Amino acid sequence: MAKRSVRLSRDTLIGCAMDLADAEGLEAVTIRRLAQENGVTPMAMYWHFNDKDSLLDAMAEHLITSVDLPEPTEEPWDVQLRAILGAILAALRPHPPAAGLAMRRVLNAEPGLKLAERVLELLSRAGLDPHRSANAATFLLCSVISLVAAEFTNRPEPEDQEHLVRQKKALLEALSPERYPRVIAAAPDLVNCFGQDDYFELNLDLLVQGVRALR
Amino acid sequence: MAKRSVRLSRDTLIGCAMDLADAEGLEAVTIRRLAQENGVTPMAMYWHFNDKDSLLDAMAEHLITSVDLPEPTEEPWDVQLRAILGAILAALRPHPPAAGLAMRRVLNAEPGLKLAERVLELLSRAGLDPHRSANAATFLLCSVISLVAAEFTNRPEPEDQEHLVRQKKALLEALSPERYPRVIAAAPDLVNCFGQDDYFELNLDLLVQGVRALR
DNA sequence: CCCGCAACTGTACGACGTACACCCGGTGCG
DNA sequence: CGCACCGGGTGTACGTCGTACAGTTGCGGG
Repeated sequence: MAKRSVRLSRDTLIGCAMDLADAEGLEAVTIRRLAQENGVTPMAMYWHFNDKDSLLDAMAEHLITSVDLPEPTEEPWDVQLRAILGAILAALRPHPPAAGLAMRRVLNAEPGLKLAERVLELLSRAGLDPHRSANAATFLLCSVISLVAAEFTNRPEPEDQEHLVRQKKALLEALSPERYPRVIAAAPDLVNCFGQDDYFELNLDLLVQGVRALR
Repeated sequence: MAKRSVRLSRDTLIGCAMDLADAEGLEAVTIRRLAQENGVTPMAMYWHFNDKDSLLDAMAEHLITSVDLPEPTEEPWDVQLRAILGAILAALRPHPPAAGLAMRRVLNAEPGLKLAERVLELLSRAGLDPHRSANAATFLLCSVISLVAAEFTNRPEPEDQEHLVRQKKALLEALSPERYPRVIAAAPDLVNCFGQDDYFELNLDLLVQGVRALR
């Protein structure tokens, strides 16, 4: 579509790939498609990225870099932890299809390392020994990511998204009411909660409070 | 490899697909490969499954069906919730590469609905209103799944798994120690914690305690 | 015996990642 | 001023994937 402005740069390609993912899902991010979108041969991509996986790496790094990590303060550890998790969430939410890319790759680049260091420090301040801190930190990061990424791995085309949601909700509500009363009552929330503000708020609280309860 | 015994059945195919995923990762589960593994033409698969996605659906359903959901007891809600999450974990752990399939598909079949109903009921007993119950239930299921699935989305060949782990750990330990002291100290745990018993135990506790703290 | 249908085959198409060979045009150096 | 270099891009080709469409088997019941 978009013709080549003058020269391709790695960063514009990454941005283009993110837009593609946001608009049509991660499966639309393709070497060929990315090339076509920039009016260029597929093989041209290999000048900027070693292979497709390193394109995905770059997207993940872009995502992690966009986390606006709050500076350390004198507030208690749980407030700060909550703020960090919130910052990660805020960075990922605009890009649900790409969010999952960040999972395996947090520790690949400097911003992710800084992030991990901060989380580990806060967990240690919360009273967790190093081993448990590491485990909990890993899990916290994974959880926040999956908060955003869930249900968007392999999303359908954006327009029948709403249609499918409606359909699934109807399907749930057609269940035998004596067997699954709560599922039926909760159908709208179960189907629709992804992407809602209070879904994120509630579960970030859950995580932070869970850490506190570990002692 | 394995020749056709006499006739193919949907269930044996699903089992074969799970074995394939366990042995070589989810990306090895291919219509063509599954056919070849059973000494048959790729197109033969389309008699048993509408398309690849419905094969994945079937694998997810198989996984969820294998959860040995404990019967309701008179124990307090948190004990029971913990038991249920543990049961899900136990069912998923033998199949890390396929675990992620269960995310979007829990509510597709009867066993998953039963599971959701039980969780919702326990959360309500914990004092959460229906809306928060639905949100928390969704998140709890996603989290348990991502406990297992994390780091195994797109795993490499099984033999250099260990090699990569070693490499990554070395890479982490080579960082500037004044900047990332905790990351470096935790390097073995950060890289290696996936699949460890205490990683799962700790984080299930975190989740259940987190729910309790929501009031 | 043979007919029907469940189960499987054969061939083909378009999309994907990517190896390998080639080439163009601007920049720096003699 | 000319030319060689090389960063960035082209063209072609291969093997793999999912799967559409049409044909073929063989077994069980009339």
